[in-house]
Amino acid sequence: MKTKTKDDYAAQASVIKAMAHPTRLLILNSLKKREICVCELRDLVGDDMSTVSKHLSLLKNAGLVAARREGNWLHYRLLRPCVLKFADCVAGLKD
Amino acid sequence: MKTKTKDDYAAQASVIKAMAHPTRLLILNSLKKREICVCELRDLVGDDMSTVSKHLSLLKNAGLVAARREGNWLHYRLLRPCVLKFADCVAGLKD
DNA sequence: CATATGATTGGCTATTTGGCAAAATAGTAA
DNA sequence: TTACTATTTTGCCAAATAGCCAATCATATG
Repeated sequence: MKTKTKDDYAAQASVIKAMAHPTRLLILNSLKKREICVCELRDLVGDDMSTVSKHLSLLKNAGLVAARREGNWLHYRLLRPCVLKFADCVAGLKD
Repeated sequence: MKTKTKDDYAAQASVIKAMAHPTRLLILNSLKKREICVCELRDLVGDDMSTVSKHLSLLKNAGLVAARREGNWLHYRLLRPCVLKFADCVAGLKD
């Protein structure tokens, strides 16, 4: 295993940063089982749709989710389920 | 498994946010094998000691590290090695 | 006591972020 | 085309963040 460079850590941090928000964790968890359209995510989250859309594009840029269009609807799906394990590991810290 | 609440996600996000910085990832990784004093971490990181100290107190508040004093030196150690697995999972995303 | 060393805290500035609302875009349907 | 729906983008602003420097704290030693 080679030593990690500053760039490695920066890349890692940018992905982690994408997850570092309650709403985005909720979104990622909701996408665990099935793909969901933005309007349904808006209802789940309870924020303005534009806000949810911003969170989604942030997650998309991080490579964590992708979208599939079906008529007017964009269905988002989780690309990297492994990040939820990470999130669960963090959730277990309270012990 | 019960449904996660907003508070659950907020707590989780605050820990993840603590990790979401290149310098802090470097620090956490450096502490994987052994405890390290602040002055050595400063050399590893290359930033001002006050900056490193702030990163450390942030990690401490998140419950990820703890310090042990030995004379003038404060030795930090990793409390939650599991978070590094998470970080490695994220690092593997580039495939 | 004074001084030196390691570490933290406070102050400051520049940058980033999250949220809403309005405007713009993409697709559907008449 | 027009109208309608779903989504994204832009603009704006308040709040949080990162970094350095200076000041302060904590401990050790003369």
